[in-house]
Amino acid sequence: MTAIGLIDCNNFYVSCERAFDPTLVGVPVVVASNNDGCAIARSNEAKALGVRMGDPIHLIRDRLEKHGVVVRSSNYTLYGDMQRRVVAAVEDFASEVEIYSIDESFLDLTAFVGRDLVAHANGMRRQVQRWTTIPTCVGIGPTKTLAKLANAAAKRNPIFDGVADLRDDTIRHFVLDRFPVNDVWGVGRATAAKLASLGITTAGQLRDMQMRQARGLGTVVLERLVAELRGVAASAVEVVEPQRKGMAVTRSFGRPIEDLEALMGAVAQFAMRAGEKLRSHGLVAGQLTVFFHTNRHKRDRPQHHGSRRLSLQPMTDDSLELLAAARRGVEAAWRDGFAYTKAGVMLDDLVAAGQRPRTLFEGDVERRSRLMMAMDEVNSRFGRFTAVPATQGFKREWKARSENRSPAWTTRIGEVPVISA
DNA sequence: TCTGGGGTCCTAGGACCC
DNA sequence: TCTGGGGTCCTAGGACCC
Repeated sequence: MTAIGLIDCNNFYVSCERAFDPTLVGVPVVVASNNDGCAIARSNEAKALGVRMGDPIHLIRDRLEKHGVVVRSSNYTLYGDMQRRVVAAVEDFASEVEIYSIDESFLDLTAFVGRDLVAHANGMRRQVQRWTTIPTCVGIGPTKTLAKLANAAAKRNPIFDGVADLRDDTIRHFVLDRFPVNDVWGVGRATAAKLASLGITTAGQLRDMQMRQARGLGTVVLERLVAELRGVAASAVEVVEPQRKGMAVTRSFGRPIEDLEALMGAVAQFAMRAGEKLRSHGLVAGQLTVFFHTNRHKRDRPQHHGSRRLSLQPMTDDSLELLAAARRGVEAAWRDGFAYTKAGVMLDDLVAAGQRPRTLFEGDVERRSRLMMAMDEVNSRFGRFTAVPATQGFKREWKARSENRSPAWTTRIGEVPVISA
């Protein structure tokens, strides 16, 4: 019998902040999204105060201050590094590890089914805690969907003490019959509403739904989900990272942009960053989309969404080519008289650089590629934005707010914590 | 004043072809 | 006057995830 585990870090971003700043332990903490816009991680204390996922910080500011909630800007360099350490701590406890998101991994535990899997999972949790201080919960089940559900059960019900194993029929039925269907992995708002109209409100009812009806209501996606709830695996733990299909660099601005030149500067930076990302993954892109839009939350203000898709021929990872394409797109889509609050550059049709189809007229690709390598080197050694094209400029006055960012404790030598005697 | 960023998958429908 | 049947490919948009 296959056993799949899901290990998930509790309040991951908050726990990362706490790992290096013990004054945050025991007090309510919220980590804000880019631009200090929304709450994207909350400590248990903050959850208890009613702070919800995605709450706009500026709308709940009063409540945060009244209760002394500490707000931290997000620090993805730190979180990425902590993730690497968590995965390293987990590896001894599973034959396969699939990193699912920054704070969750699926584990193939089939090789350990002879043992007490709950004790095994607890050993893993202790190892993660020792190596990183991060608290975790583990769910175990015969399929990924059930492992996810088990994990959620382990988190919300103290009876499980951090580890829920749903391989046992009786326990599984008990939990599924009480589990809200809208909290099932893969059931979002739209699907939940349709299910509710059929009287389906629990995971147990969804499991017992007719397959054909599930397909009719939510396509093959929902049909597979029902199968997984029944213990029939529709997807396995995948170790090899799938070839990525697209990538994006998008940002909201700290304040609105109204002139073309400033927008160009921002978009130039996104294009350059996109090129860096592309090269670091060893990929080339065949298509670039650039977009910019006004604040859609302000219904009473004039709205505009500009966007252009351009094909890149030959396919490229050259930042200056991306930049040129992005500029053409912005010029074509630009309209005066709007206050733009967000823009981005997206790349599609990604292929490994080695498999890039050749074209007849290519120019000196070799030389340009050496230039890109030199630029990446300069920017990694002397800091991002050391070598930039003129369009990008150095002003970056649209830059996002990030007022309470913690230091790069683990990844920048000048910012490692110092312990004085 | 202030509402994130980055992904995946699926389907319907249009364009095009024979 | 008559107005098929089937196939592929591409794209936009919806839904979902963390």
